[in-house]
Amino acid sequence: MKESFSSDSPPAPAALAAKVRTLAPSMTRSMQLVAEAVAGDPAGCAALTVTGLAELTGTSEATVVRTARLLGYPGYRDLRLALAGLAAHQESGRAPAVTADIAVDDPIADVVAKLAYDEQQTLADTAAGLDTLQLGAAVAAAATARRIDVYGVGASSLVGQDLAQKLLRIGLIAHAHMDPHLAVTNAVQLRSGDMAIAITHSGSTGDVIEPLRAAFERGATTVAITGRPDGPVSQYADHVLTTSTARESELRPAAMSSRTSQLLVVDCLFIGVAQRTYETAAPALSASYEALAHRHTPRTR
Amino acid sequence: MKESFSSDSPPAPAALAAKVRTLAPSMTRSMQLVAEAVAGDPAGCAALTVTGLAELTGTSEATVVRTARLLGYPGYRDLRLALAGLAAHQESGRAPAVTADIAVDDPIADVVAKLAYDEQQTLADTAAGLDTLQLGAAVAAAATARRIDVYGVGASSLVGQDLAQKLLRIGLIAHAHMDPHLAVTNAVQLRSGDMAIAITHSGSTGDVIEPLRAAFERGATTVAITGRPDGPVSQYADHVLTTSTARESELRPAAMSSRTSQLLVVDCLFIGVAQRTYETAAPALSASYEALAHRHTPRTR
DNA sequence: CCCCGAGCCGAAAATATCTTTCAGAGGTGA
DNA sequence: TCACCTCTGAAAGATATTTTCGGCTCGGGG
Repeated sequence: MKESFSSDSPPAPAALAAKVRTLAPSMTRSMQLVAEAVAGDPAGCAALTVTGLAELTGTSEATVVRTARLLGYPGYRDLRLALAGLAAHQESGRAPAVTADIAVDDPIADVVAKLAYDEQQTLADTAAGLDTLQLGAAVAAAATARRIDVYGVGASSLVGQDLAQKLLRIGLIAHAHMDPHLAVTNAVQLRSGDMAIAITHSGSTGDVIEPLRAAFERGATTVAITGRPDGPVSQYADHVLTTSTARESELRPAAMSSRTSQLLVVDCLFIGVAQRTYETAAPALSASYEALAHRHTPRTR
Repeated sequence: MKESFSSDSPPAPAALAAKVRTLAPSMTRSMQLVAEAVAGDPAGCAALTVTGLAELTGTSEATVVRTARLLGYPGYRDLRLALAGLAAHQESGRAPAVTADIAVDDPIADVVAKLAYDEQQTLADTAAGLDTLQLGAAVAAAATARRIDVYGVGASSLVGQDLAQKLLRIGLIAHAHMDPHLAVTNAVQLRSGDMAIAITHSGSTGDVIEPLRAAFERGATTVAITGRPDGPVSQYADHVLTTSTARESELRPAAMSSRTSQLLVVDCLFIGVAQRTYETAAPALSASYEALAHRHTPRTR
């Protein structure tokens, strides 16, 4: 088999440094200068025009073009494009260094990157750890429930409100209780065919367990969304949906990642219910959308 | 001191598809054609000259250049370079391909996987599209503000509450207003040294714009967290933080992914402020943690 | 020591590509 | 209906890239 030695025609995408080494001996002095610059700093060179690169290397435009040709590209333009690709490549290569904790003196850009990464991780963990059988059972119960009560306090209260808000939008009767006393008062009204959902990261929040217990004892279907499936709350839950517990740091309290995790679970629950009640959910969704339309002023552009 | 970093972002590195989605609504018809082509086939477009892309999309060179500008590049040449980089990127990380929409008859396990994937994507897009200069400015203002008012209605209201709750925890005076009338009533009390934050995905929610406007006109520092940085709300915002706009489907309303995006932005803001006020934030955090401890009953087992 | 040829190199012309300008098309509100 | 305003593409103008072409250096004879 023939070895196409010097002038490989296919525009090499990645292994450019190697190509430079291979071809260097067959290059003239000025060409080597150019090739070296290109191999040494692809990103930097990608930002330069022919003229710029010629000046940088102390040569002429013609030489730059000749070098590009020797490297297998039709012209400098194409070499430059390949360079940009290469730069992007090795840019991504050094990305995963963001795993460290967020520090007090991190620049704001790092904070964004780390936070996004952490939350992505939390989502992946949650999805992996979610018991789809339990979820399916919870969905089935919610889709047919006469009414749905949601309990949550503190940060979890917002998640509960989110869930109730969405369920209302697809025509279900759902209510998020924020006041523990009122929650218990309401819970004792529930009976078989009703549903109660408790949200607590710790799994041991008394204010949330009490109403769930009341609902459980009166025969309602109960669900617990918690990061501690072995906690007290599970005693009174027919179905337990587990949220993930991410490492926390001084600057990043547990509430933050648990919220992300809880929201994913709640979203899954919601979509599941929406699927099951599609006939009524779809029109209800668009109806609520249209009812809000007039609240938006026309764009200014 | 005013720097010229007003609202345009640095030449976007990667998340181009996200940027296209964010900016698409503010684009003219022909520009959308170009943007679509670019987002749909970065590699293919990178191989084309201005004229080529103009012909492919059935528009003119001028339109192509205009689109490139809108996307944040100095001209088409630079867009093309970025495109080449993007192409190289997705060349390596060959598609995970869970990208399909959630269907009515998807099994529950698929729903979980798709939802988790979509939200991860949303997080990545948001992080990539967030202007850290604007964020830094917002953080600086928040850290020194006398009081902070947050406006949001509907789904955004929960995000607002989340932000206010967290800021309170580190000792800042923050309040989330849910009632539009009360919000305006309160906003007119603000003055220089105070801060107002409006959260609206559409960027055109009157109930949120009005209080922000009142605050803006009275000299408070104003921030808008929106998916439409070109929307009316930005008129009255000193700093605009852009959230990402994910594709939505019938079963997955925009509110869902916009919430994920908004929460990330809000978290970044919070952490930023916590860094800046570390001396007081750290003790405040642990104090609020301890105050809640007695609310948790001991775990079983 | 001088002359000659071969190939390398860069200045500048020629070409391709990108950017800007400008005037007409098409739509919108009064 | 008319005035106005924005979008759009054709063509002029500006840059960047490629090609041409002649000078240059270097090494080997005469």
